[in-house]
Amino acid sequence: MTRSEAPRRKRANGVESRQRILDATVEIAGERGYDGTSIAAVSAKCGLPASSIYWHFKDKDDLIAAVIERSFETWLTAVELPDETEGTSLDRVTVMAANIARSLLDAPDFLRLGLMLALERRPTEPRGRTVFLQVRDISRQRIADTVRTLYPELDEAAVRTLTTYAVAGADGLFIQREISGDDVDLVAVFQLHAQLIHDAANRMAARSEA
Amino acid sequence: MTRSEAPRRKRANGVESRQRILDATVEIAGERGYDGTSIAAVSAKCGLPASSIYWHFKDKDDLIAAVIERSFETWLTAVELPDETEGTSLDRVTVMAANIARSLLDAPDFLRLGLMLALERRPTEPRGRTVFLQVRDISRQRIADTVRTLYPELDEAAVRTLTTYAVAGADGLFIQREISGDDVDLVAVFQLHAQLIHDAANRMAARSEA
Amino acid sequence: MTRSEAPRRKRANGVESRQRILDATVEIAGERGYDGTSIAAVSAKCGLPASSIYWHFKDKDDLIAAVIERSFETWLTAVELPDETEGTSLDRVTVMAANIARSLLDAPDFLRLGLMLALERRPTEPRGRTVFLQVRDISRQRIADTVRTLYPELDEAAVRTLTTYAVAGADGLFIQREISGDDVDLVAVFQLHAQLIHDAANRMAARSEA
Amino acid sequence: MTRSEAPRRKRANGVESRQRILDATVEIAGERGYDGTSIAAVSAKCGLPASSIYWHFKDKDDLIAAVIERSFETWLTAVELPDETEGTSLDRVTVMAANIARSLLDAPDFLRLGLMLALERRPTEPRGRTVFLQVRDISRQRIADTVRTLYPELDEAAVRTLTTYAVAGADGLFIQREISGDDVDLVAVFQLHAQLIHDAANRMAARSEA
DNA sequence: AATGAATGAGGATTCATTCAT
DNA sequence: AATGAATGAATCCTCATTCAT
Repeated sequence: MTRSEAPRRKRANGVESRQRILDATVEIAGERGYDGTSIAAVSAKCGLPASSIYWHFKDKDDLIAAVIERSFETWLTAVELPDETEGTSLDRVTVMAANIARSLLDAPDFLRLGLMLALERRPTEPRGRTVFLQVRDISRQRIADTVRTLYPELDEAAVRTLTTYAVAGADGLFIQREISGDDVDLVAVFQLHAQLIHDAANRMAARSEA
Repeated sequence: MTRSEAPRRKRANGVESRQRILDATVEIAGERGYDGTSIAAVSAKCGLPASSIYWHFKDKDDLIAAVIERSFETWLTAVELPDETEGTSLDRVTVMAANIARSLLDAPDFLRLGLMLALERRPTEPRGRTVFLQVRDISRQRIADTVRTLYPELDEAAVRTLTTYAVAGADGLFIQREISGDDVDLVAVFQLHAQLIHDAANRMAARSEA
Repeated sequence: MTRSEAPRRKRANGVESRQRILDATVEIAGERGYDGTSIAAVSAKCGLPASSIYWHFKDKDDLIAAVIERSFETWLTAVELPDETEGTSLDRVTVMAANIARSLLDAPDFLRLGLMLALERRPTEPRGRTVFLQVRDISRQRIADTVRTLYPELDEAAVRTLTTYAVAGADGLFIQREISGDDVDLVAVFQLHAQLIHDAANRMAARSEA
Repeated sequence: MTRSEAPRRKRANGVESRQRILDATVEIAGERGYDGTSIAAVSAKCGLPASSIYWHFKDKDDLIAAVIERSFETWLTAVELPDETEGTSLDRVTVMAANIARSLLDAPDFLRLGLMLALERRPTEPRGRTVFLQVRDISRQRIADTVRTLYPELDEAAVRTLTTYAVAGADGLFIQREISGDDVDLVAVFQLHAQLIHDAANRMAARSEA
C-alpha cells in the first residue's frame, strides 16, 4: 500500500524482480494455499504488475513450484545437521530434533504451504505438490540415513517404520504449533519426540537380536 | 425446448436435498480445500442449481461449516471408544489407537479438509475453521480424559503433553497415509504410536513419583 | 453507448436475452471474425453483462457455433427455393440463382463469418467452423439435387463437378460483392453464373450421350 | 545461470532475421487471420524475441502488410503468365487457368490470409487489407488485359463482367479446395472455369456484334 | 422448497508495445 | 542489430451471491 518507495524504477533487474515475486508468493501462499493465492495479490505485494510475473514464471503453477523449490533449499541450509557430533545416540537424536524444530519455527511458510498442497487431491495435481513431495522425500531419506547410522542393529523394515514415525511426529507437532501458537514449546516437544523414537529404536534393536 | 421433458421431478424434499448438497461438498472440499470449492462445482456434483444451495445455506462459509459439523458427528459415532474395556492400560491404549486409525480410514475427507483449514492463516477466518478447531478440541479432551483414567499418577502438565503428542502423532500419521496411500499400514503404525505413548506415560509417572 | 433504454430491467427473460446476445454476436462476428469477436464487445452491444452471456452459452466457441446455426436456419427459410416452378431448365436455374443472390444480400453476416471460419486452419478447430461446414454441405446437397432434377442425363461425376462449380462461383461472387460493394450487381452476376452452369450442363449431357 | 552458455550467436544479420520473421508470420497469419496472429506466437515460431520483431517492423499492422507484399511478389513470379503462347484463345485461356491454379496450390497462405482480411469489416481497416486489395487489383487488371487481348470484340462492360467472373471463380474454387483438400482437383476445375469463360466471351462477342 | 436468470467483482493469462542496454 | 524486462489494457471466463417467480 505504500507507494512512495517506488519512484519510477527503470533499471530492469530480472534477478531481483524474481526474488521479489518469490518473496511475496511464499508469504501469501504460505497463508492461503494454492487457490487462495491470487496473482493480483502477489502483484500487489511485490509491486510488479501481474503481467511481469508472467515474464518470470510460466503460470501460477510454475510460480508455486518455484516457491517450494527455493524454500526447501533455504530450509535445508538452515537445518544444519551436525552429523559429526560426539555423544550418545540419544544426545545426537535430541540435538537433531531441536535443530529441526528451530528451523521449522523460522520457515513455517514453507511447510505450511507444502502440507496444504500435500493434503489436496485434485484431479490434475499442481506441480508444486509434486515438488514438495519430492523434496520431502529427500529429507526423509536423510532421516533414514541418520537412523541407520545411530542404530546400526536395526533392519530395513524397522528403519522405515521409525523414519515414518519420526516424520509424522514432526508434521503433527508442527501443525499443533500452527494451531495453538506459543502454547506449544516446539523445541521441547520435539525433544520428547526424539526421546520416544530413541526408546523405540532400542526396543526394536533388542527384539531383533533375540 | 418443450417443457414436458422434465422427468417428473420427485416431490421436493428439503432434507434429502440438504444431504445431497452436503455429500457433494465434503467430497469436493475434502479434495480441494476452501478456496478450491466453488458453489458451481458443488451444484454440478449434487445436481441442484446453485441458487438452491443458497436456499439451504446462508453462504459458502455456512456450507463449509455445516460440512465440518456433520462430518465430525459421523466420525465421532464411528470411533466408538470402548472405554469400559478390561485389560492392561497398554491393551486399552492399543485398542483405542486401532479404533481411531480405522475411523480415519473411513472418513478421510473430514480430517483432510479440517487440516487444510487449520493450516490456513487468512485475515478473516472461515467459520469452518473455527468449527473444526472446536470439534478437534472436543476430541482432544476425550483423549485427555482417557489418559487421565489410564495413568492416574500423571499430573496435569504431563497429561497435556501426552495428549498433544498423541494428537500430533495421529495427525502426522494420517498425513503420511494420505501421501503414501497403502504403503502405510495405518492401524499398525497407530499401534506403535500407542505403545510409545504408553512408555512415555509410564516414564513420566515414574519420574513424578520420584 | 446509449444507456437510457435500460432503466433497470428486472423481469428475467431467458429466451429474449439469448436472442439479444445472438443478434449482437452475428453482427460483430460477421464483421471481425472469431478472434476479433470479444465477449466484452458482445456484452456492450447487447446490454447484458459478460457473465450473463456465459449463462446462455458455455463459452465463446459455443456462442459462435450457435450463431452459425441460427443464421443458417434463417437463411435457409429466406432462400425459399421454388422447386415446383414450371419453365425451361434455364428459367428455373436463373430464378434459383436470383433467389440465392437476394438471400445472400440479406444475410451477408452469416456467409462472411462462415467463410472466415472456413478459411482458418487452427490446430484446434472452432466448433463454429465445423457447424458451418456441415450446414454448407446441406446446401450443397440441395443444389446437387436440383442439378440432378434439371439435367437428368448427367452422371454423378458431372453432377458433382457442376455443384462444386456452382457453389464456388457463389462464394466468389459473394466475396467480390463484399469487397466492391454496390459496384457489383449480385443478382445480375448470379444470373450469368446460372447461365454458364446451364451451358456446361448441356454440353456435359451431350458428351455423355455420345 | 552462467552466462557463457549462449551458443555463440551467429553474427547478427538483419536481412536474414527479417526473412525469418516474415516466414513465421505468413504461416501463422495464413492459418489464423489478423487477430489470431500474436506477436508472441510469431516470436516463438521464428526464435527471435518479440522486441526484435519491433526492430524490424513498426507494429503488427506493418508486419502483416509486409507479409502480404512479399507474398504477393513471390506469388506473381510463380504465376509466370506465358502471354506470348501461340494457339487458339481457348488454348491460351486454358493454359493460363492451369498456371494460376498451380500457383495457388503453392502459395495458399497468401490468398487465405488475404481473403480473410478482405472479408473483415472493421472500423479501422488494417493496412494489410488495403495492400491485399491493391495487389489483388493488379492481378485483376492483368486478367482484364488478357481478356481484352484474346477477345478484342468485347466492349469494356463485357470485359469487366468477365474479369469479375473469372476472379470470383478463382476465389471460390480456391476456397473449395481449402475446405475439401485433395477431393478437389484444382487444376481440372480451373480448366472448366476457363472453358466456361471462353464460351461466355464468345457469346457476348456474338451478341455485341449483332 | 426450488430455480432460471442475472450481475459485478475478480480470476488467470495474453496482448501489443516500449525502453534501457 | 538485438534483447531482457517491464507494463497497462484487454483477453476469456468463473466467482459468490441475489432476486423474482
